[in-house]
Amino acid sequence: MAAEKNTHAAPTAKDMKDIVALCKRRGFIFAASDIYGGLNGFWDYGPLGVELKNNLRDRWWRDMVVTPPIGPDGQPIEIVGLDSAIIQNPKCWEASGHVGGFNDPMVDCKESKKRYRADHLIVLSPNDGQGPWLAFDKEASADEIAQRLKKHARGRPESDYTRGQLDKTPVADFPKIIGPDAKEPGTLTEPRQFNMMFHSYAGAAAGEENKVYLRPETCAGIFLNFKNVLDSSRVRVPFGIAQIGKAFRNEVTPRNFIFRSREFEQMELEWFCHQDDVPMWFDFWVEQRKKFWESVGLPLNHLHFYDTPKADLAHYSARTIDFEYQFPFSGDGFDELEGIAHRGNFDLTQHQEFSKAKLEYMDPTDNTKRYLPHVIEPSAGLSRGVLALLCEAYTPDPNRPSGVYLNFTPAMAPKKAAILPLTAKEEHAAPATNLYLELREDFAVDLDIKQNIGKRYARQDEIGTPFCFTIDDQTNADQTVTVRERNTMAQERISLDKVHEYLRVKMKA
RNA sequence: GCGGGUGUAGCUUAGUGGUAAAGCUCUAGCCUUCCAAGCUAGCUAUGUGGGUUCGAUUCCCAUCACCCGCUCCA
Repeated sequence: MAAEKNTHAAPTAKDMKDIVALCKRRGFIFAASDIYGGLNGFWDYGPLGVELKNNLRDRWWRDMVVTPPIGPDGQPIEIVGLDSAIIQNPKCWEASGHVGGFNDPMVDCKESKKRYRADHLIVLSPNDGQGPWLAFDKEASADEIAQRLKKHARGRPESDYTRGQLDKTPVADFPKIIGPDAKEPGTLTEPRQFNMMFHSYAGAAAGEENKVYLRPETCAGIFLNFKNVLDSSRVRVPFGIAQIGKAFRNEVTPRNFIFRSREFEQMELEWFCHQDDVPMWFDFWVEQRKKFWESVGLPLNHLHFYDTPKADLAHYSARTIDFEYQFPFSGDGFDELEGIAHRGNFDLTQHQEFSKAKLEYMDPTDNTKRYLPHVIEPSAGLSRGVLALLCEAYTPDPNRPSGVYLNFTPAMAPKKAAILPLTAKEEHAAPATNLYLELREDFAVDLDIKQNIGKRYARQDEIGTPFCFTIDDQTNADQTVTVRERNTMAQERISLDKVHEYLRVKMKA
């Protein structure tokens, strides 16, 4: 065994450093703008990465839109697809709460290194203009305020001060202010906007009136098209609208490879149903989504299902379950892969109010019944799913030349099989090429002729190709080939004319 | 955004105030009947920008990217 000659240090455990290196070395994922030094929070998918991502995306689309699951009543449910624009009318984001609601100015304290929302701080300014100003959290107790007045103002009574809000205080006065956790005045920076959404300007003339936003989530486009879909598709409640696409967030700190990036891809379903049926459908979708992740290669015991406590729920949500995966960087914890949320009818209500469009659904069996359907939203990260598949598949194995292999399911593997003539001689290369041309009609396969067979097996192990078909002298004698299985490295001979069927069966398994 | 660390070829490492070395990968050829084998040849690097200096990969500053910890993650 030549493992000790392998220069790609044979890892013994799943380590992000090794996974990132493999992704770059074999062409799964590169830093965006690599030759310019990269760009924080952006990543490019290489030749194999795009195949892997497409496989996951296509499976989701097939499971949702092409062959949606059978519902609790034994009948197939209805889901239709959508591909809405990344940029929508900015009012959309006012209705959703993304503009105005969440982009509060923040101040940093240079001394305590803490960050505060400017509108959460109150400021006491001395009426006689003498001495420092004091900033507090607006929740600060009378005791705390008295304590700090004692410390910084020799116990002057609060009545000597005027109470104001930090975000209403002129920046020119900031040098006099002692921050909530500071000892010296003048440590607070001026309030800054932290824009979670990327913005741009639609049209050549850039002006605030042309300001538009790149969507921070794909679901909004679904709500905006709720009525269009109803009016054009003959769907009836309960039904779903599915969408896959890019979303953009100005995350404060992109981290952990592609896990938290500023441009990413989501797979979202909005399931519209009657309020009374929410509990049934919620449970239904939790089960369906579990089956999905299991079927693409994430064992359920590697996932964690977090039922968000009521107190932590977003204001519009009655229940949320996060599907979390134990990534190598998660430590003993887990990080979110998908969230299933009951959003009530918050979104349709908001968009109906802001757009003035009538979005109510009329019960087709009783046209006196009109209502805004409730929504259950299974929202999965496609980019995060790709990362989870990579991390799950990454398998160090000191007993093979590559030192590591990617244990993708055949259906997710970027390459399903490699066709390898044992030597580059014509009597091997020619039949191999014929087999390759036949198989590529139905499968993503590689033909690799150059170099010795061991190197080629090793390469395929590293990119997670589940099967290698090898053509040798015996192939020409009896029309059989060797199948080499990735995980076991075991070989068997099968008939050349059975190869296509062999692969077809394995893809379904 | 803060603090700490790192940055030499695709990877792993070496080295020096005087113009960068090696192994593996990769490419081409030869050879090879099953696991990175052998022979020959070849491509490829001091993250970026300044400064000091006759000369900087080396020293200094800034910046960018990545890693760890905090913060953030509606």
